[in-house]
Amino acid sequence: MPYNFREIEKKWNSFWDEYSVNKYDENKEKYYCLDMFPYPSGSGLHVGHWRGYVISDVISRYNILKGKYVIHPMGFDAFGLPAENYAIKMGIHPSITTKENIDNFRVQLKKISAIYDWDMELNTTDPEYYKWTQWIFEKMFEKGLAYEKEFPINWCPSCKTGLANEEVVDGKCERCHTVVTKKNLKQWMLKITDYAERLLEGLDKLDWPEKVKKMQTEWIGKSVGAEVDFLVDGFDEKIKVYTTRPDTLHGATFVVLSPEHKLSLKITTKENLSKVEKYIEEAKFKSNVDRMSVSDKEKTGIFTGSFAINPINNKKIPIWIADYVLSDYGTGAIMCVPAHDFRDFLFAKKFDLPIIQVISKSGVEEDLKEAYADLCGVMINSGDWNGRDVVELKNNAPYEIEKLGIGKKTINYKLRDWVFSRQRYWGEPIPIIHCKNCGEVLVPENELPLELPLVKSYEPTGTGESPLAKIDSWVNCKCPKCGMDAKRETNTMPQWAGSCWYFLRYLDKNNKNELISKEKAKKFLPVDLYIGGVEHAVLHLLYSRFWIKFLNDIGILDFDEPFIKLFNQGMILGPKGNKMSKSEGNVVNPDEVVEHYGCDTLRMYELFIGPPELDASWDENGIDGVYRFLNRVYNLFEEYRDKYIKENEESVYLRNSFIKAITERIERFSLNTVISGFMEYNNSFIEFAKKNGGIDKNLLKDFAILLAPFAPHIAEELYHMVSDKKSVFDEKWPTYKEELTKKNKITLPIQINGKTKVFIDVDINLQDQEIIKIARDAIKEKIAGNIVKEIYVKEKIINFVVK
RNA sequence: GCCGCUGUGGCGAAAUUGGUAAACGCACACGACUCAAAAUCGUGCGGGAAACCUUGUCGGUUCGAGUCCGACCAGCGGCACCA
Repeated sequence: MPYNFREIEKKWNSFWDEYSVNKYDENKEKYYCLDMFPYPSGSGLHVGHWRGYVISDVISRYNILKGKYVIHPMGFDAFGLPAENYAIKMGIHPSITTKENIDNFRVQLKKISAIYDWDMELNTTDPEYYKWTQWIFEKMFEKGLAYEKEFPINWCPSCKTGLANEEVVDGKCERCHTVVTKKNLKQWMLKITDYAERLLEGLDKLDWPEKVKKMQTEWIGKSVGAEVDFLVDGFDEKIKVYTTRPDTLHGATFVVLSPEHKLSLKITTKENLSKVEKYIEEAKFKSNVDRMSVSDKEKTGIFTGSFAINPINNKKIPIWIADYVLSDYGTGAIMCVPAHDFRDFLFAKKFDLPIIQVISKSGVEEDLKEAYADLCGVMINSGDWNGRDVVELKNNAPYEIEKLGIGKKTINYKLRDWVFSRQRYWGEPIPIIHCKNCGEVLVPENELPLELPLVKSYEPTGTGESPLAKIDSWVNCKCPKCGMDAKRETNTMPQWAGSCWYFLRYLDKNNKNELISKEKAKKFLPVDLYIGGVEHAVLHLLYSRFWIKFLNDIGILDFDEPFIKLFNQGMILGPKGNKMSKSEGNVVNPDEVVEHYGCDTLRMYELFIGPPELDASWDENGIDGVYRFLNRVYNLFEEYRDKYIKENEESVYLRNSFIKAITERIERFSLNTVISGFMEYNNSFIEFAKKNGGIDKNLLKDFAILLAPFAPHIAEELYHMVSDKKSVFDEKWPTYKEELTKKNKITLPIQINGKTKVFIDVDINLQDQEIIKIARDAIKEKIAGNIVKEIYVKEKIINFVVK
């Protein structure tokens, strides 16, 4: 008879509604276990969402049983493009669809039976919430970290809005995969670059996947080098170049400016002017993608006709313009050392420019077939620097250049400031008023939240202007400073704004006066474990670290890293190994699985499917295995609930090794093998019970407790068969004694020359020599030759080396 | 191109620090129960008759390698003219 999961799950769900299993107590240690809150789409949750939520719930419940007070909230990241696009398509206002979707998500989420504290629920589109998102923006503005700038930004022609660098993937819009173009727009920017160094350093102390740390490190892209000044021959101008290899300065044979460089036209000679103008004009029309897709072989460039003076040796070298030099990195100009840089080498070959070797492995000049970029060798053709080791010189050159007065040590980052305005409707209004007299003025704090006006028409204009610009009644206002007629900022914030800090607000969502109270922040933050997909590695996770560091700087928080440990769960793929999506028609709805097998089975299967950090294919058949297992557990309890025997050597061993196995596997996040462990030990317990005609009651009790984080309903039911406390979660996580996790008699494999030949059963308490003797006797006939060595690894293996 | 991850039965996978490769489960086969089927329970299940062989390929270190080292191959992911 299969166990009645419907009745059991219903029963305990209503019990938990009344009886809190996660009781707050001042003396308890806190544990903040956070899920990346979902964006409430119209299509609802699928089994992929469940994976992360189950993991976080298991860890939460495990920590409750370890005696901690667990903070485990849930909310909704509801602003943003998808909601707006969906609303436009359906002709329903996003505020309505968002509310409907959230209601649906909440119902679905409750089916997971996660111990979310629904009193903490929030959503980013609630004015009471985004009041504080706006407030943080205002603080940033006050500190000079939010500023306006007009420049060619990434523009998605399909989403009709500007994008941050982080939102451009492979030259395409992160959201809709349309090729991104450039558009000159006045934008609100956040100075994340001010935090580049701290964002980099902070990674060291985080317990995050190396992959994510690496992605952020590379995104921040720190490099150490020098700026060197090159005078322009015949002009009263100098070109600053940035190089990471000042040691190769003697090998610089030309200088290249980016087409956008301010000196490009100025230093071009008359004869070359028309050609150069044409080249610069063409570069302007090349989108980023075009510029990137040009392979190394097809470098383009044009000679200006002018020459620069290499400051280290006063040699005249030509100045070129080429679009492979980026205008917004370093100084927008480079010195080229073709002998030791692959790109410069190709450029020099193509345009027949001189190549001077300055580093040599052998110490003499060689015939270079390609750039020699290894950091190995000594300097040649380098004046005073000749004979010095390249690694040593590379480290010291920035300082030596500084002494010579021709440049200085410089650090550069690839990270750019965050383009923060969106030309779309469904986002937080930026609380700024443009006044002719006073310039940019903040909406006064007591007027926050600045609410998004409810309007009928909110389609994106595509012109670079926000749809809010059309609402005269909203746009026109008085300047809070001087009282004159003024206009509101009409751009909105990007989706990422609300998610930068939501985990703070869960803890104090009704606080009218502060973003979060000092006491609560101190008591419950930071987040101990953050679980979500890897796709936010350089988006949400970077932005959020930035905001938290800022809030730390202005004294709101006393920590500066939001998430101590990060775990990225793998994706759930369709049965054929491809992404679950509506268009593929392979989306598995968890509600149906719950209906068919119950919540506990689905929870267990989500973990059993494979290592939690790897992608896994959904396999309908695999669920049956978990379902059968839970039935067998139920039957074991049913059959033996009043047939108890006293504990014996074997039951003590089983119990201790079981607790050890499950605990260790949870601790190292090997949740798939926890489920395997349950199955394996369940089989052992059944065997034990059959053999002994009964079971050790402690075995059943501990089984129910260990199972509770994973399959809470059935565990609660089973627990009540063997105990009379109110809830299994009032128990403590069982402990074990190491010495009791071992059997006295073990089977020892005996090898000859590393190949297993026989097994012996021995008492581990015997002396080593005695065990080896037994082994030697057991294997006597199989030995052909003399034993030259005996290796005994305690309780593991015996190997005889025979010759 | 550079960096990272992964590669183990028909399938999902296991094997903390080198120590019985394939635990646990799926699928499959046979048996028990049944008039029969489903469910359940039991047995078997990498290859080979066996000696033995087997963790992507080739080599190395070691008494002993899925695990460590070197070279390569394949798949996935990240970065991609950042000077």
